[in-house]
Amino acid sequence: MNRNPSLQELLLITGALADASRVRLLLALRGGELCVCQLLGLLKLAPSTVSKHMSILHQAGLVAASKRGKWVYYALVGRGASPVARKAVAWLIAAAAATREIEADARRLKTVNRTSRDTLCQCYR
Amino acid sequence: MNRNPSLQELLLITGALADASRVRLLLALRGGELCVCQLLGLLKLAPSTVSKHMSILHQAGLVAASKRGKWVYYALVGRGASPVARKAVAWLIAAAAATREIEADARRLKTVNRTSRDTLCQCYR
DNA sequence: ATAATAGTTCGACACTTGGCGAAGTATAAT
DNA sequence: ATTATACTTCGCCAAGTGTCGAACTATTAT
Repeated sequence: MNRNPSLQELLLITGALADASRVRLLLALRGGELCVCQLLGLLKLAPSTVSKHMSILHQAGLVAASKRGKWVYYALVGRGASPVARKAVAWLIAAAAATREIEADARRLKTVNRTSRDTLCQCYR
Repeated sequence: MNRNPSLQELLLITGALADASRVRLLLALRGGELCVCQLLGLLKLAPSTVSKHMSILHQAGLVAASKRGKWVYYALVGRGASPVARKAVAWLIAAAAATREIEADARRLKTVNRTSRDTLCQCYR
């Protein structure tokens, strides 16, 4: 199991990382899983756009998705996932964490996490 | 010096890695520097296309360029380059080296390296 | 000097991609 | 049952990207 990825699959990873919004979304998951409406609070994008981004990250094997009740939670992939994908995530986090944009996102995420999901997501759209 | 890259600069790296031709070109430099006409023998692309690809890899800080005489040599960046860039290269090589396409390229590169540059590049176009 | 070789730059073109809104699905609340 | 919330999928459009050929520069050979 867990055979080496093909070049195609690698390009799924690098392609997923080659967009500012997706990098910000990935980094936002550092502190643990988040649902889409929480991510929506961070990026000022349409729900459909964020959903598409998360789908691309998921297809690349970089994030895990789990639907629980009304919400879909995304998280960074953990043990059991492709080592290549996990190393890509590790590289990106190490490289991007100290950038101004990501630090600003982290500050904004603190506010998001302080707010309960119910009150947060009512202003969904 | 060598301050942390901005998100923009990081995207230069991930963007550079998000293309099959550029991944193949980068991996081709594992065994040492190569000139453009040698790379041309590997990929079946127009000279202008390969040149542009190498320019993108160079601007991302992933390869070094040095013009000597008639030829421009490209090589993987070494000590002194951005650690973030070097780690990206290391990740890519570890991840891609075992793929079928890159292994096939490596075989073809052996032939290229056996041929002297003079006889090789005369069939330039 | 002229011609040839090695690369790069530029403009054009097809294709892809990020973004949105509208419509659809699924779960929860009333 | 109906309504509302949380997403996803689809179709569209503007912007970006990979590719090429033609024209240009720089170095080497004749």
